[in-house]
Amino acid sequence: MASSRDGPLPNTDVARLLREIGDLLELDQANPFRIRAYRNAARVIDGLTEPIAVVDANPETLLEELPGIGEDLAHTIRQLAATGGVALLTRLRRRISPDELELLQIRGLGPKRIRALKSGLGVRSVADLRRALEEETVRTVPGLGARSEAKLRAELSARPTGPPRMLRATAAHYASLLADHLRAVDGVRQVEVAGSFRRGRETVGDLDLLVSATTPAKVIRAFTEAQGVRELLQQGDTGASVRLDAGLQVDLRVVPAESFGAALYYFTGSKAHNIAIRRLGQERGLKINEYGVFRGSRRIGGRTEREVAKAVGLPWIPPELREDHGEIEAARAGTLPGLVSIEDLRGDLQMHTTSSDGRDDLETMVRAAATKGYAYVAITDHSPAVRVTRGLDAAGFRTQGAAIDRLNAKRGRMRVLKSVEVDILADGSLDLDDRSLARFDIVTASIHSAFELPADRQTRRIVRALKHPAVQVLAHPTGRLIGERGSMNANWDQVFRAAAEQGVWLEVNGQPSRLDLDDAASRRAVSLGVTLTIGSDAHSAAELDGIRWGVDQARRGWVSKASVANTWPLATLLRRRRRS
DNA sequence: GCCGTTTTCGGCCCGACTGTTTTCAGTCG
Repeated sequence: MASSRDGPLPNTDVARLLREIGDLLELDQANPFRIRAYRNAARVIDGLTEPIAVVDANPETLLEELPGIGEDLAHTIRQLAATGGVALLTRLRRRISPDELELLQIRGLGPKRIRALKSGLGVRSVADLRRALEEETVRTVPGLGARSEAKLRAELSARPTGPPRMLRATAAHYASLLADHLRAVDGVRQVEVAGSFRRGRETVGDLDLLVSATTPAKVIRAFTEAQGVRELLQQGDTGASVRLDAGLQVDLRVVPAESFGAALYYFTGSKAHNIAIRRLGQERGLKINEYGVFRGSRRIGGRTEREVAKAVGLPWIPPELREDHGEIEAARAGTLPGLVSIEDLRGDLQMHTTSSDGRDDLETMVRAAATKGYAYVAITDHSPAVRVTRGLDAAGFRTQGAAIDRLNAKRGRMRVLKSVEVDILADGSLDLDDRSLARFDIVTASIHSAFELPADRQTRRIVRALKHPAVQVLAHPTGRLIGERGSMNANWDQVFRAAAEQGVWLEVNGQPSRLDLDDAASRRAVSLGVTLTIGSDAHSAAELDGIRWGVDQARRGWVSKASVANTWPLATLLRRRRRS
């Protein structure tokens, strides 16, 4: 991983190496708190909105000043950022192979059992484990038996390539089916989907359902017997876990109403946020668990999340912020952002019609958008260069423009903006001539090719496009597709600064597999003075609602209403364009 | 490894479930 490179390692890579050290230390059965310290540091680094070197250059924000980072970790982080390696990591990698790390990903295997398998059977990789399972020798290892062997076998056959994370929008479908199913059960009072789903993470590893009910047994039975349940993983008096046919694991927990808020807080996470909250409780002589807030044995709160927060002297913190990325400090200081919400949106600035790769025609899209109560929408069909989308040429856009004029003449309430998603070519020039571009109300530009350019060329390409006077929005700026393609290599700080300087707005694309900019990039961009837009990028009328996935991602990025151009009234939007 | 209205050592969030154990360890969230 650490190879010859120029410039410091990006924060995400430093965080990854810190996590690797944590995992290796765990396999090495190091002090659990030492392990936690490395993982905590990884999270803190992930939460930084500026490159490590920038933070560290400011005497006020030296690494040592960050929560949970002391002298040792600060040195380690500096060295990792500068060189991509550190002696501890090298030493650990020599002792423990990457294959062994993979074993840690298997559910049911922790450091103790991995060590037992290694010393007892010589298991040093997933492949070794498969062999041992076939030979039925796992049961001979002390502490493991035939049941454990069977569970491991099921675990490996169910997920041959490791635990998949499912797109949040896909998981939402199963979540709402199950939640509705449970709401219909006798004695059920409240049902919430908690976990990373509630925090708005772009992908989820499992679903956490929380129910308050008078008769847990009934709820648990209804859950384990629900349609689409493939396998019962575990079951107790207060909950159960199942795997769905779709492969998704779902955990159910049933609590009494007086514990619902505490349980919701607890099962929403993140784990790091909860630990921080519990520590605050501890400082006040309180014990906080999923059943409530306790002083001694006396319950002093827990019916609502607000009661939990109040017990530790904090206002309620939106779930999207609960990552221990500074939200607790902000809550304490009274500086939590007022997050943008779906109700704030007055328009949608990115959607397609049958004129390019959309599945519904202009009239259908406009009619559907009008039912959302929008004051304006922009129709952004593709330009010709994106071949697969059958983009429009200059003449095609003129025809479409005339059709939009006719629609605007008919409909008084919602303004349809003439727009385009014009392709940015490999050299940073645009796929339509300047005269054509000048005719649009608003021009969105984006990249659909040459994702693999070296960082410096990619940066120059994007910045050149941003400097084109016609360009108002840069759509899905990094080009990532979740689980398929990473962000383009570019100097994103430089891109964000150029966008801020030029007055170009950066999109948070609502497509469930894009969500681009993502949460961290949105936060960073806004901190550098960038204005965002949130767009559905709908390719059908039904997909217009997908804008909410973009809103949730922006909320995770601490984005407030004022930073999102399509929360503004139409007049403001038009006035704040670059060339108005 | 971090940290201090338990300050430089001795703590570090808290509980559920499973399996193998004869009283609890390991794992997970």
